[in-house]
Amino acid sequence: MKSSKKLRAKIIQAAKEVLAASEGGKISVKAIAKKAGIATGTFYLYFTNKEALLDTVVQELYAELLDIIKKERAAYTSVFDKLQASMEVCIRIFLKEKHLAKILLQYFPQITSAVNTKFTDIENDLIKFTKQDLDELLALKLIPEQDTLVSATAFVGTFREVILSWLNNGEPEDWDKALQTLIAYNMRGIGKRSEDW
Amino acid sequence: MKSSKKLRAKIIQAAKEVLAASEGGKISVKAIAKKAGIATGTFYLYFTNKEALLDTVVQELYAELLDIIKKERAAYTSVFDKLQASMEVCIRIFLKEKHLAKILLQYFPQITSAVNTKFTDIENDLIKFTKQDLDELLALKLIPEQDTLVSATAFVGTFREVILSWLNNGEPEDWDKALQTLIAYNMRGIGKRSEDW
DNA sequence: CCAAGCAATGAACGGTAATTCAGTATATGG
DNA sequence: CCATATACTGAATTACCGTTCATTGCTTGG
Repeated sequence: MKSSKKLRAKIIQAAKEVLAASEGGKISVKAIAKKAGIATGTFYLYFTNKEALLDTVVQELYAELLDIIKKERAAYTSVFDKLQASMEVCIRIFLKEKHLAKILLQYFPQITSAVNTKFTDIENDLIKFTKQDLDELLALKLIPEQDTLVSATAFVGTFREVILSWLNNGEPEDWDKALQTLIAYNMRGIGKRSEDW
Repeated sequence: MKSSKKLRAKIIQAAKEVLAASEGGKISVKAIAKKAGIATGTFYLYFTNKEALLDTVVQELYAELLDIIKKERAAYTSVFDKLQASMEVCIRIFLKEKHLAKILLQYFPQITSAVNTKFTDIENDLIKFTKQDLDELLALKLIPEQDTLVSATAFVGTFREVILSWLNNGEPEDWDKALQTLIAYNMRGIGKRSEDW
């Protein structure tokens, strides 16, 4: 009982490592158990089944991500600045923690889409948060009339695609320019007037 | 031997249908064989394995898509118009042929990512084509200095995300506005000057 | 020091799905 | 009408995986 929490955490950590290493996000309970240094049966003393573990892993990773973003946003007051800060920290985190990016952006849609909808929920969450920002900007007439849900979806989509492409095809040579391009793309995309920035 | 080509085509067609119908892109050789009206063993007289079939299916679907886009683009001379035509026809096709969208955007990344990289290749293709357009526009100074590879990636990403979201969460109520928003997002994103359109 | 209780084990079970192959049907050409 | 080749069949084989559970090892309170 003393080691209960610790072992649980170890299993979660092992799962993250196995996931990050495995091609295509394939993952087996046996592999996780091996990585965690336990027997397969032991796994079921800590999780009711494989899906419960995967749920936990996404929840954790997602919570970490959201937490970082929220903290970063808190430092700014203008919605444009908040958005820009979200973008920058998002890229920074995903490229520093590549395993996180691979798991959240690439593997989990595959892993969870069949049974539960957790991942879709997460993407939808991010989109919803972005939409709130856009609605606020729209209300202030700082961006032109638009379907803010579509814009928010497009916004999130650029990150998914760009970060995944960096993960799969290597990062850009001119990193500064790439980052600037991506941010500018979305700022222009939502319709921020250039005299404002 | 007479029926060889025909039966092969029939199997491919059956696979498309099974894929389109199945939730989550799960697909079994047995199901394909049943749909095609053959025994499971017969399948292996026409394809070396399941993966070979799936490769063929993506290749075919992708070729169809590209073909449609190319034909549409041919009707215009301005690169902006070509881009816009690509966007419109892409959305139109994907929403008319939802099974195609589901297969290309949702299922295949899951199905094929383990072994081959065909799907990533396909996305890269689309990005490359878009990049060519952007390079042309950049050379003509019609868009501002930017990392065109990043922009092209972002461009493609907006479509993936938006179309998938429409497939999963339902289409927008105000369809016109949504379409207009998406196109405007990308036109502004790449930096098309508003006095030009 | 022992026994009861708890944690951990990993072989075994049940299920699913890809692939094979010995056998069957069908067509062909002499 | 037979012999041969070719196409097809689907049950059996193989492989893998999630989950269970009878057994084993370990700890601890009396």
